[in-house]
Amino acid sequence: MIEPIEQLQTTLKQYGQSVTNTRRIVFAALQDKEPQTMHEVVAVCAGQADRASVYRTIALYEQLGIVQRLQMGWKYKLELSDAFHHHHHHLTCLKCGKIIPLPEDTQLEKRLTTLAQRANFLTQGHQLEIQGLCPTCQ
Amino acid sequence: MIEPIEQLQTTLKQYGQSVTNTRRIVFAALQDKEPQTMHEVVAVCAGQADRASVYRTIALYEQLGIVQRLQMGWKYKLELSDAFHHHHHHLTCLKCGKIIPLPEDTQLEKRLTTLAQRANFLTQGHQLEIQGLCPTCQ
DNA sequence: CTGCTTGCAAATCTTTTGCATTGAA
DNA sequence: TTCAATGCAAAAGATTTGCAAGCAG
Repeated sequence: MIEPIEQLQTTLKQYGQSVTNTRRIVFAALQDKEPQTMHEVVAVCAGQADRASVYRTIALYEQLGIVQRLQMGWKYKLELSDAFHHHHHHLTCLKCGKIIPLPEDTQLEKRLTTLAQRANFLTQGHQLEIQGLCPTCQ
Repeated sequence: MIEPIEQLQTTLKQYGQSVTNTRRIVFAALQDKEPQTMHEVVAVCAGQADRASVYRTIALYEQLGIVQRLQMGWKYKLELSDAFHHHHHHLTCLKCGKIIPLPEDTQLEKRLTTLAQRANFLTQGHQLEIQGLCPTCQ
């Protein structure tokens, strides 16, 4: 298995981007974590990377498809994207705020593709959030 | 057919909220429009309602389920919610930023319900955004 | 009347930018 | 060596709040 950090380097090089320490730090801050707010990522990187650099790096990562933003109610959170995880969606509990990953579902994905095609739309990605109550909070 | 503005009044009263002029103005600003940014809504209401009031009203409307926020990439937009429109999702063009409404699809909705149930999750709503290129921009 | 709403101005919070310096290739 | 990336500080934008005055019920 390839180390994710190596995959990051490969991806950066592939796009002609430098592999810098700051970028490794931001990547590490996101790895193996629940989706985080920008505020949290900045906090995790505190002392290692400047706030502005975190913003710049996240913006770059989004363009390169390394990171994706998720809407959690009013705010957004950040997580590594499908290439570094698995493609998936989330259930958000309106009461406790917990985020539960939803396993990939072929039938759902196919349906989405069909619908987009019908509108002559060239799909590049999608995002789904289901809000409700988790088993514990019901 | 009931006038949407009456439906607004009914909904407000139902929750014990006052029907004020400012609230009518903000509602009107959203009616029969493509989803708008907060900035746009504030602009449309300029001279009629203060920025702070627009924010306060939108926040109220969201709680009451009158308005819903849509994530369009990094930013969000606002539109009247399903009770005042039809339940639907959107296609967002990554190039020109156009937002195309996707017709309601029973098959999709059913699938979402099934998946949530499997996770013992009590669904209260969901939001879907498909990103890609519109016919014109391809 | 009475309490909820509003406008206004100021405070906060979030995100972006300019620029001199540092570091990757 | 050379240009992109970074830190720092400051600017810009977005959202929220306190408070006196105005309006709905």
